[in-house]
Amino acid sequence: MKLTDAKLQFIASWGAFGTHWGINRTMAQIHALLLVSAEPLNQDNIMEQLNISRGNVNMNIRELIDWALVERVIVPGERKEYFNAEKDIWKVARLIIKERKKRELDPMLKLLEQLKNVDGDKKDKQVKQFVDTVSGIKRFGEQADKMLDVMVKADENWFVGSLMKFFK
Amino acid sequence: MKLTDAKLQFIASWGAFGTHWGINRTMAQIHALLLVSAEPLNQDNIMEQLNISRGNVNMNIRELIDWALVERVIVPGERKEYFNAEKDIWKVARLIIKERKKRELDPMLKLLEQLKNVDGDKKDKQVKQFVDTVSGIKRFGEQADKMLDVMVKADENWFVGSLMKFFK
DNA sequence: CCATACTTTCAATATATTTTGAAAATTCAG
DNA sequence: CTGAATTTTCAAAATATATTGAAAGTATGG
Repeated sequence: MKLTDAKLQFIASWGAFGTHWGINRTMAQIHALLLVSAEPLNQDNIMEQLNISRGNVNMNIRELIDWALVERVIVPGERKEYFNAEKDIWKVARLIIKERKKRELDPMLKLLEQLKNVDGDKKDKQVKQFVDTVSGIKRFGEQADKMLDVMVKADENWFVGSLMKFFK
Repeated sequence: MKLTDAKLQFIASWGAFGTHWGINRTMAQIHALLLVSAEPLNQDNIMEQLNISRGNVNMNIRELIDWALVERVIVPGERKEYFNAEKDIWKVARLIIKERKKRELDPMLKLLEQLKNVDGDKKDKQVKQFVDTVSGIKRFGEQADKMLDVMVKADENWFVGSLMKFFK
């Protein structure tokens, strides 16, 4: 397969993949494009390669920068801004875990903690089921939280070396 | 907080949570409702508690059954079908991992394997970057795949006992 | 059987999300 | 400063996704 086609297919798949993970298709596509580009790109490059509008590029690039997946690059002698994606996939994974943990898991755990204290007799079947479910999810979430924390702090060598040996 | 309000809040949050994970809001809400219900519910129960149409309940319940998160229950002497959610949250997590792995990770790995074989000189900067990125993602995906496989097969005791000790 | 209770389907509709593009704001070389 | 290049914003339009509800399909007690 030719490089150009391979790139296009990678971008399309990464975009579709992203939509299953709460990430907007275009944001994932821009990310994919930058991941496979050897050089930083500017807004116009991205616009033409993905056939999307300037505003769209701008908004989604900002989002990628928020997530720290992409950085602005100054090219000497150039007026335009260029963008470069973090290429170390382990770092990418850690950045995503960190961000989603903060945005989703942490608030959920906070809420579950409150919901555990629902009024009513714990002997009541309905109350019991509610408390049991909520507590169960909370315990699970806390384990996941711990595990993800370790991952976020770990580096690839530690991770592959120790954890993956553990996982045979 | 009163049980009724607590339930509503749990359902709303679980629904919002689901949307970040590629699951449709209503499907997640129905799941949440069934998770905190001590008894199986029928379509009419769900319709009135969530204020949604019969067709909507029907479609999303089917989806939940596809994922094996919910099962049909026959209540003796009743004509209607009842639905019951798997309450063991570890089992729930394993079912979700299994399904998403099959639907998303496995196809992605297959594609990456193909894309690695792009034409062109590996000395070319563009080609090299593409192959490096794709290979890196593939290696990462394979590690994740192995790890998730172990999780899917594991039971809670093994998981908490061994893995979580590992994660301090 | 068949009348009725119940479930499923799906085209039409409503809602939510994404994208556009032109105007406003900003930056910077001269 | 000035004005051209560049970036940012955001209301309107386009697109995608979810929901409804009535009609068609199915199952069951009598």
